[in-house]
Amino acid sequence: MSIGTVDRVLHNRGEVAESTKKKILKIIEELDYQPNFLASTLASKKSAVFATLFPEPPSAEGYWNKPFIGVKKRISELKPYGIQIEHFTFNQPDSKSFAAEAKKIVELQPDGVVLAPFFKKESVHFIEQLKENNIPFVFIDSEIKNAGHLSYIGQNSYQSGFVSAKLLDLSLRTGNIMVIHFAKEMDNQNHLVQREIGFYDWFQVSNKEKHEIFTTEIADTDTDLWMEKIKKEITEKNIRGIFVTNSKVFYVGRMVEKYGLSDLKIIGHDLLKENTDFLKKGIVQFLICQRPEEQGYNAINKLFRNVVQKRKVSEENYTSIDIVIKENIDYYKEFK
Amino acid sequence: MSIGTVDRVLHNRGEVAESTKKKILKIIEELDYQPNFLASTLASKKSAVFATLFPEPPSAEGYWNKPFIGVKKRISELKPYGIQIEHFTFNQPDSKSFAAEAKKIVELQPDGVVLAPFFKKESVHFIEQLKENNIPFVFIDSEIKNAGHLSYIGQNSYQSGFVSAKLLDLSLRTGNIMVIHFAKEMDNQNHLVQREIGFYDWFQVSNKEKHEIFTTEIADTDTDLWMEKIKKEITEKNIRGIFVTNSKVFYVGRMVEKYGLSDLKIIGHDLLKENTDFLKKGIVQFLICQRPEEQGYNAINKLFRNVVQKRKVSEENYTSIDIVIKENIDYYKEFK
DNA sequence: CTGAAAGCGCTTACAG
DNA sequence: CTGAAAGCGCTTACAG
Repeated sequence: MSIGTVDRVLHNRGEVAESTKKKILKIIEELDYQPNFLASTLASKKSAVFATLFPEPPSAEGYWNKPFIGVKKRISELKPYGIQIEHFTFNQPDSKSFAAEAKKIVELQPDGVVLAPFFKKESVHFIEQLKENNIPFVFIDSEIKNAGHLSYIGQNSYQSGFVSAKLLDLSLRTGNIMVIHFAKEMDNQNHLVQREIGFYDWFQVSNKEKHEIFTTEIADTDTDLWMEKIKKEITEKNIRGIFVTNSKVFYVGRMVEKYGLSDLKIIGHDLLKENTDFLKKGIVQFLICQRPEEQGYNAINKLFRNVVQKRKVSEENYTSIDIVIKENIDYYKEFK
Repeated sequence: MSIGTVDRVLHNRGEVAESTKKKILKIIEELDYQPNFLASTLASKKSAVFATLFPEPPSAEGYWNKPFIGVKKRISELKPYGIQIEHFTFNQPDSKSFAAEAKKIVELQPDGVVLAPFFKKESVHFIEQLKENNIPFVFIDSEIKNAGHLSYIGQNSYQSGFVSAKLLDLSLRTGNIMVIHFAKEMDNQNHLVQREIGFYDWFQVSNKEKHEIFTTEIADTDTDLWMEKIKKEITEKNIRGIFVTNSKVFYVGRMVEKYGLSDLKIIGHDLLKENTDFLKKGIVQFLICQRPEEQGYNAINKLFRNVVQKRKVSEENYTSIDIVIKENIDYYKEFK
């Protein structure tokens, strides 16, 4: 039995007689042999290529820069392994651009993919092709169930709505509540809906009937027209609490400043610069945060461990639902 | 110029003529040479030994198991580097046992140390010796300022008290507040004091004078005698909120159950099993958490990056001040 | 189907 | 002070 033969059974490369294979397997077992992956990666000069498919952030302050910061961090740590990253982005409201970028990725034939499955139909089509090509993929941010993904990394959106409800109730003596979706194409943004359902359910379960809850969708924020409407509703409906289901709570902050509104308790998501500014000013009371940098970092790590190190990885990876207030914000900002 | 000579200047091992050294350095510069640490660690079969010095947890559920879980996690990930870990523990109230274990560590001459500097005087003496022997060390949990440590990993205790105050105030319409230290030898447990100061300061700064605050120290919990006393005070002083400065809030939970007290808002620290049970029952409202497993993990990682990989590491590493409630607890429990 | 050899990018004695 | 050689634990052609 030479070292070459052993290597062949170790990696199932065939060309080994069944009898010797058995013999070798037995010895491996007895010795509890653990391959040294330093030596392994050094010798096999093959380097993996990973592709990411995220929404294009509208600016350098946009949410979707954050997961990519984590991606780059892990890639740079993995430098000696020579892993390449190819980053693809699509226009957030445009499912065609998603499909177009997905196609490019299939053509590239990478060794692994991280994607935010924003558009259900297009995502399903994409991952069918990935599966045909035996390319493992990780979902980030939101999830398609039973899709054959290697892993999902993101928040449990329903539970996050639950948390928001609890916090708003805690802060509110009286008055009603408005839930605001700043979004187009709500059908596809399933996690916003999940947050809303969780929010309503908490009040249901807790049997707190002192607040009435209204939901509004705002698709167009190009002008300030929506502000007029919302402001009117706030007065008419005696709104004292506002829950914004995504990272756009800064719009509400701007409205509050514009009209000099007071006595509102406001809760939103994600530590965008403008959001944290409003938190520090005391205009926004709570931000729910999901550590997006960590999500990007972990997604790459999953691929690395699976593709390069051939290890098993866990499928569900819910990130924590962090409650951020003025008093603890400073310990959430930096990603190291 | 042979590869051996190049290696000598790369690692400052001397025995190189000044002129050739300069020449080599110049070429390294031009090529932007980056050593391949896979090859490096593979070839140099030296393995580091790290030592940890933590308090002995009273049981398998004790707080100090958690940092050690993180330590073991990182060590196991670093297995190919062959890093050894030697774990030392001292009895929490006994400074002599701390000193004795510290002495053992100095005799061991490890390549790096992680310690919880519980006893100021003994810790200072210990780190003097570490410095003499050129052994880098990382503080965990609490910190001695300007001690020449490689890094500190833990919470900003003052700020954490601030957060607790804010949350308790949010939950409390009326009534007074009791701060409880379950601790012996308070002088040495500086972070408990810091939390208390932060707690008081928040009420000061926020100018909320609706609650009066009382502080109590409970050194002896071997019997339930303290419960009588506290229960009496709660009634006499109209206490509606309780802040426990460390992980022992389960004692208060037990008291609440024993006497069937109600209408108390209680906040404590750390996700011990018994604490999270009380949180889920609704007896404790908030737990402030500091990700102790992550602290252990990161402490070893700092040593690894500095000692093995010879990289610079950042000195201050405040962990986040996590606000844990019934609704988000499930996403804080597992450490992966 | 099997084995011997070269090489991955470094480190470590050792001869000169 | 300098260079040539062996070796770390693996992978990868290639000869048989």
